[in-house]
Formats: sequence, C-alpha cells, structure tokens
Amino acid sequence: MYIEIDFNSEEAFYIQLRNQIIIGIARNQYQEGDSLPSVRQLADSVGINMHTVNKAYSVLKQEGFIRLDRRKGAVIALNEDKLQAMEELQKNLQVVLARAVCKGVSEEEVHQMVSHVFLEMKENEEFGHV
Amino acid sequence: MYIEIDFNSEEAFYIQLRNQIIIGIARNQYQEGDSLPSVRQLADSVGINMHTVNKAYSVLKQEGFIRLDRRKGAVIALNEDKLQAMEELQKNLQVVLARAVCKGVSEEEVHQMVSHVFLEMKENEEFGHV
DNA sequence: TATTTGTTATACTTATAATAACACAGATGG
DNA sequence: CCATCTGTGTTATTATAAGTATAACAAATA
Repeated sequence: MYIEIDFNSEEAFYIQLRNQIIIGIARNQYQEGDSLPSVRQLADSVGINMHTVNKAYSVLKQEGFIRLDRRKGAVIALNEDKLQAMEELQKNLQVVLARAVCKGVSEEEVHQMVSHVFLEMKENEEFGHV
Repeated sequence: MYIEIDFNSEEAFYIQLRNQIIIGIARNQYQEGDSLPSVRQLADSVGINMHTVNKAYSVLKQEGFIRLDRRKGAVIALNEDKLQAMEELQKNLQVVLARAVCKGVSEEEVHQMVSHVFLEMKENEEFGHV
C-alpha cells in the first residue's frame, strides 16, 4: 500500500496518515491481524518524523482500528462498535452533505458518488491497484 | 437558528461555528442575501470570543459561502462551483465511508443514512425546527 | 458624535512536529 | 548461557504553528 504525505496540504501529517490507513483497511489492503510498518520505517518512507507516525498510530488505537504491541508493532484490530460508527457517520454526513448541497449538488448525485466510492473500495480488494 | 458551542468537543470553536452555519444554509434557514449575526453578537450569544467568530466568518468567506461587508456584516453569498464541490465531496466521502465500512456498516446502510440526512435537511426548510 | 460594523495588533495557551534518550523483547553469536 | 545487537513502541524535551482571547483601531451610518 502506498502511503504518502502531501506537504502542501493543510491537514496535519498524522491525520493524513490516519485517513490513508483507514482507507487501506476499508479496501482490504490491510486485514485483521496484519502488522503495519514500524513507526521508524513508515516515518522514513514518507519523509516525516517517527513521533508523528506514533501519534497517528495512537489515534488509530484510540479510535479502535489497531492495537499496539511492543513486539509486533501496530496490528490491525477492529472494534466493530457499529452503533457508535453509525452515530459518527451521521454526524460526518450532516456536515459533508450540507457543504455539497450549498454548492448545488443534488441528492441523486450524492447517492451516485457514494456508489462510486464503494466501487473504488471493492476494486482494490485482495491485490491492490491494478 | 440555534447556534451553540460544545465546550467539551475536540473540534475548534471556529470549526463548530462554520459547520453549523453551513448546515443552516443547507436547510434554507439562511438564504442568499441574508445577514448572519455580527461577530460580537454571535460571540456573546454562544459565549466565546469575537475574534473566534471572525475566524469562522473568514473561513466561510474563503470557502465561498458568505461575503463580508463592513456595513452589513456577513452576508450569505454562495459561489456554486459545483465541480470543485464534487471533488471535495468525493474526498470527504472516501474517508467518512471508509471509517464506517471498517466498523461493519454496509453500503445499503450508508445509502439509507444519506437519504435520512437529506430528509432532515428538507424538514427544516423555510420555517425551522418544528 | 455615538453606535455598529469588521479589522488589526498583541499576547497567551494549546496542538503539532522534531530531536534525543529510554525500555522492553527477541535474535545472534561467542 | 550470557552478552550484545537490533528491532519494537515509549517518554522527555524543545521549537514552531494554530487557536483563542484582550484591547485598540478604522470605516460607515444614523
């Protein structure tokens, strides 16, 4: 999986990492029990500090996507708290969809975009990106 | 429209304000040409600093939701750059939906949630919240 | 000229990121 | 079997940037 940092983005580095890793899990590029790269390895490969990767991993742990092990490093471990996930989804969609609606995007277009994003997720299952 | 700050939230105050105002616009509680409260007035009513409201307004201007006028204050003025809005929507959905999928939410459930959020938006059109 | 608007200057606090030193687990090799 | 080397994440410290607040300012209008 290709993780990379956009140094021009306004998003904090650790947020960029967190998001890309979550997208990778959703695409099955990482599966339950797999280890992520070590903090040093990932820090080197994307060109940022080890501690920043550590922060990303801490957040992923806190949010229930991985567990941290002194030996094995960061291991995918999903707590499937669906109820909480649904509440979070609703809150996120309220903002994201409101932004789109204000700019003239229709409900149908949103549904199409959702389907499209799901297709992309399924495309990359098992063996990645063509 | 009821704007309020969650002082326990991790979200920056100005982001909370921005999001609530955007949701208000999407619900037609604010319409093109309407004025938002003045920075002092809103700051007072929600219990934060004037400058924080100013920051929220600056961001809303920068993102194309309002224009700022020394006389009339902050006025709803949407730049409907739909293409850009669609790109932003896609990026946002990639993260938001990935988070949900990892926690076991299905594509169908996402579509249902989207419909639900749209219903809420339409419910509150013209004359607010029941 | 008094009031209302957003704006700018300044300072304080918290968040983000980097450097460095640490502690624990396991593998290597003498 | 013990020493040591390498690999993990962790903690301490510091520097820079973002967020928030206080105060003074400038423009418009009644």
